[in-house]
Formats: sequence, C-alpha cells, structure tokens
Amino acid sequence: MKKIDILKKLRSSGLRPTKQRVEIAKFLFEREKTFHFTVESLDKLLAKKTTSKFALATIYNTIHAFKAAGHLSEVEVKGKKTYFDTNISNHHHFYDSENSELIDIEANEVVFQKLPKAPNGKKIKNVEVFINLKN
Amino acid sequence: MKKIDILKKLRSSGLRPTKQRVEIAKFLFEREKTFHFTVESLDKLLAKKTTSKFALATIYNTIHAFKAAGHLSEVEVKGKKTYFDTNISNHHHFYDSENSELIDIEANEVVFQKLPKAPNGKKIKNVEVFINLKN
DNA sequence: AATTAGTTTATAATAGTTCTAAAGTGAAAA
DNA sequence: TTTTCACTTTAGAACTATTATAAACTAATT
Repeated sequence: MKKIDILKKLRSSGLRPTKQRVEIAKFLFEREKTFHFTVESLDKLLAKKTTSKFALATIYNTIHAFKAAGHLSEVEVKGKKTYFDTNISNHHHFYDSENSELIDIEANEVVFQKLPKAPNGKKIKNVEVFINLKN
Repeated sequence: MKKIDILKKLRSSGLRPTKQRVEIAKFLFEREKTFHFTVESLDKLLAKKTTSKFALATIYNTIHAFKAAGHLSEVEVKGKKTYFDTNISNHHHFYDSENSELIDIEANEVVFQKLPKAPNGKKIKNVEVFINLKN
C-alpha cells in the first residue's frame, strides 16, 4: 500500500488527509500483517518511529475517525484499555495474557457444529471467538 | 439458597460475613437465574432494593472478593464498564447492544467442528464465544 | 469485656478517555 | 495566488470507572 493509496483511502472516507492522519495511516496500514494496538502503545510507537509530534488527543481523534470509516476494528480484551486491530475482516483472536498480546485467527479456522439461535425477535450480528492462552 | 448457605459460602471462602457482604451476597446469589451486572447497576439496584447503605468502595471490594473466591466471573463487553456474572461455569454469551444486556449460552449449546491449535509453546486456557445481536 | 485483625467508609488518587476552545491548516472560491 | 472557512490539531481541563488511603468500625477470639 503506497502513499497515494493512503491519500485515496482517507479522501474516499471523507477524511481530509492532514499531515497527522497520513503519518498515522501509513504507520498503521502500510504493513503486511495485521497490527494490534492500544492508544497508549500506538502513541509510544509513533514517538519512536516517526519524527513528528502528535498530541494524544489527535491520536484518539484519528483512530476514532479510522474506526468510524471502517478502517479499524475494536477488540474486547479484559482490562481497561481498548485494543484496535487493522484487520477489519470477520475473524477471531487468541489472547496471550502473559504479554497482553492478541493474535489473529482467520474466520475459516473456526467452524461451528452447533450454535444457539438468537433470542425472540433478535438476529445474530456476528460471532466472536476469543481463545485465552496459557503457557 | 438460604441465608445459612450464604453464611457458609462466605465463611468457606475465608470471607468474614459482614452485614454488607451478607446483603450483597443474598442479593446476588439468592436467585434462580444467572445475573449480569456492572458495579454501577449493582449500586443502583442495592440502593433501590435494600434499606442499607453501601459505600461504592464497599461494592467494589465485595465483588472483587467474591470474584477472587470464585463466586463471580467477569465478562468482556465493549465499553468501559466491567460486567460480572453470577454464572461461574464455563459458558458463553449473547450480547444485545440495544439495551446493553448479556444473555447466557450454556456451554453445550456451542460445539466446534474446527478450532485452531494454540501457537508455539502455548496452551488453550479457555474458549469464549460472544454472539452480538441486532434487531 | 478487651483485644485485634479484618472490614467499611469517605475521600483522594489514578488511568484511560473525551471535551473544550483557541490556534492552525487544507482546499475551495474569488 | 490570495482569501476564506470549515475542518483539524492541540494542550489542558474534565470526566468516568476504578483503586488506594487511612481513619473509624466491627466480627470474632481471648
């Protein structure tokens, strides 16, 4: 994914490609593998890997904008911090609490033989599988 | 589950049965069905349903003590609040985001045909299935 | 009844996140 | 281009959920 694609990605989402958004988007999306992060970890990584400065509020604004645009998904992990994932396809997670690390599980790695049906009047939006790991 | 059982439950967990703990335990555990709550919702319910007063810190202390004793489990839900569950058996959840409501799914309602194996050197501690609902 | 270790309480402190409003900036219009 | 202006960034304040503190209280043992 090259810089021009980042600009397209932002513009097509109605996000003005500011210096900060472009840098954060490049950092997040110009990768081979999916990337899991918290705002805190992203803040530290940006400080280390880039020369720009980002207000913490800008990082929050930006990842919220990216999430709203469908470029990031949110993963539920025990603890207070919110985790984000650059993998926005339907998939699942391993969670290694030893080092607070998330690992993606492709959707086709999980097949159900039996699943309950949704309660009265409700429909199933999606099914998330979370596999906790130990040593 | 009668009062005498509550006292036994507390004592056998090394928890001195104080007035507050007994009341909260009765409120939580003298039920037919499992009960899901946040500290905030529990605080409001206790204020409404009992005549005693509980400091918020006491509610936190108490549910942490109950959780440490294995009488409550914690459920991960998107959002900042921590949800607790009086169902401590291995099971799963529906989540209805319309009204922030959790619904239990018995373990035997979910059967896997395929599950990934744990990464290098890790073992699977447990598998949690979370089914998001919509209308 | 006296002692004491565990508990409750109000309040302060903390962590993560969101809000605010002033200053800055992309991009459309002149 | 320059001007304009809506959108964005920023620092710091505010907020929310939770945890820590330390003094007052209490269950249970002596």
